[in-house]
Amino acid sequence: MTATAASTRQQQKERTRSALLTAALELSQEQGFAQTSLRQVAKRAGVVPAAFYRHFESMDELGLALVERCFGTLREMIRDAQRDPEVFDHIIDAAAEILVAAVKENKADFGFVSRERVGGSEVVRAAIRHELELFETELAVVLVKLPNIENWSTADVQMVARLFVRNMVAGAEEVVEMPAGRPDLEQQIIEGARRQMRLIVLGFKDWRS
Amino acid sequence: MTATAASTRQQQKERTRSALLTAALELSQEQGFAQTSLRQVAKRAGVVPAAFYRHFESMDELGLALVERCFGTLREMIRDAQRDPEVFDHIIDAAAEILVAAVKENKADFGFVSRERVGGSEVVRAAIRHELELFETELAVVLVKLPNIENWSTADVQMVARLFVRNMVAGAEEVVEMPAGRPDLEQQIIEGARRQMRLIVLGFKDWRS
DNA sequence: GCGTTCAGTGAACGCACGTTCACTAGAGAA
DNA sequence: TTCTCTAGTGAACGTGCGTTCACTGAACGC
Repeated sequence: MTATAASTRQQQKERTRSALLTAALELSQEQGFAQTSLRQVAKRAGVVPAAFYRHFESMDELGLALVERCFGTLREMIRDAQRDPEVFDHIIDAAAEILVAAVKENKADFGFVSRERVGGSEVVRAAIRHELELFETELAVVLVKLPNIENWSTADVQMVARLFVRNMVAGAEEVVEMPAGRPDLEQQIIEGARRQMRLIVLGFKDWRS
Repeated sequence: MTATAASTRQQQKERTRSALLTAALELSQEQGFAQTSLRQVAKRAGVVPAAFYRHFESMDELGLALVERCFGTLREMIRDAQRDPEVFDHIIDAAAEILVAAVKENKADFGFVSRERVGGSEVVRAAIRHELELFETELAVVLVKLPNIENWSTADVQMVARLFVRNMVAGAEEVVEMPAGRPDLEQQIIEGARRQMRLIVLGFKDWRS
């Protein structure tokens, strides 16, 4: 064991597992998950390649764990946001700002999701798609409580949820790609996202299925 | 030379170059461009690895050539569509149907663009982004002629163009991912795209910057 | 205290990769 | 016809990869 001292066996194992996940996330950010090798991950986590197998059967399995960890963070943030009464009152403005802030604070997670959603390995892609579908459904449940929408058909609400998720993913991509130290660009993205959502919401009151 | 007979030197060289591009496009479809090796491309094109260097300096250079070829096809289709008067009259319905039809006929091209837009190598990604920005601007020029929009600010028109392109990219992704032999799914995607665009357009008349 | 468990080690393997080089043979110019 | 030019060849190289294996030593249960 090369470990930082003081630990039970379980703690130490968990620490190494976490180090592997973090290393993989970092490397994915730099060069994409599919281009990231088991040996690179092990090296950055500070263990020998063979030790990798004590935690994951393959890079695919690590990828799935990474998807879970990222969406866990994401879900948590959304739950927090929903509790805030401010958010419900000014749902659009809040959504735009929260989105940008959240993405900025978790660039690695969001970047991983948005990149691997289309580009990555088969199994990782499938997992991300599944999570995003879950998220669409959750959002539909929230949306259906909004005025102007409450008596739409299920299909229409799902469609609108998809439209929103789609644009959130796109917005997240923009923030992830945003070069550091450009607060003007950030404001521009927030403003763009807000306008787009407002435009979509404007259509609500005139919608006929 | 292993070539199919009858040819000048130039013709034969062009044929091999094209075979390399096509091989790379196919392999990208199967496993992603970044995971596609120079040796795989050469093998599928029916030449020895070293021959690759007679046509491209590196896989990056081939990637750029591929981006150009794909967007060439795309631009051509859009120019054709614009000439059709039917399209301007029922712009929404037409756009949805054309999009799905076009993507279906050029799955490889669209798939390459949508996949490598976020996932791929730095230089390929940058090239695709640039092409998409050009496309946004072109679309803005078309949009500004529409009723309800003609006196919007430039920034607002750009925003709406971006919203449309974003959703077209997303729609294209859906079609690319669509499993073969499911015409019901195809109709569903067309219908979804149409509804989304109608919803967005509905907002136009009430928009205030 | 003492034998067991198991996270992490280090060497080894076979394989696919990008790149190089001297070469060959057929098309094109003279 | 003869000489030149060049697209394509085939062998070789060093490198990094995933995976395997027998191993070590500290935490753990008794």
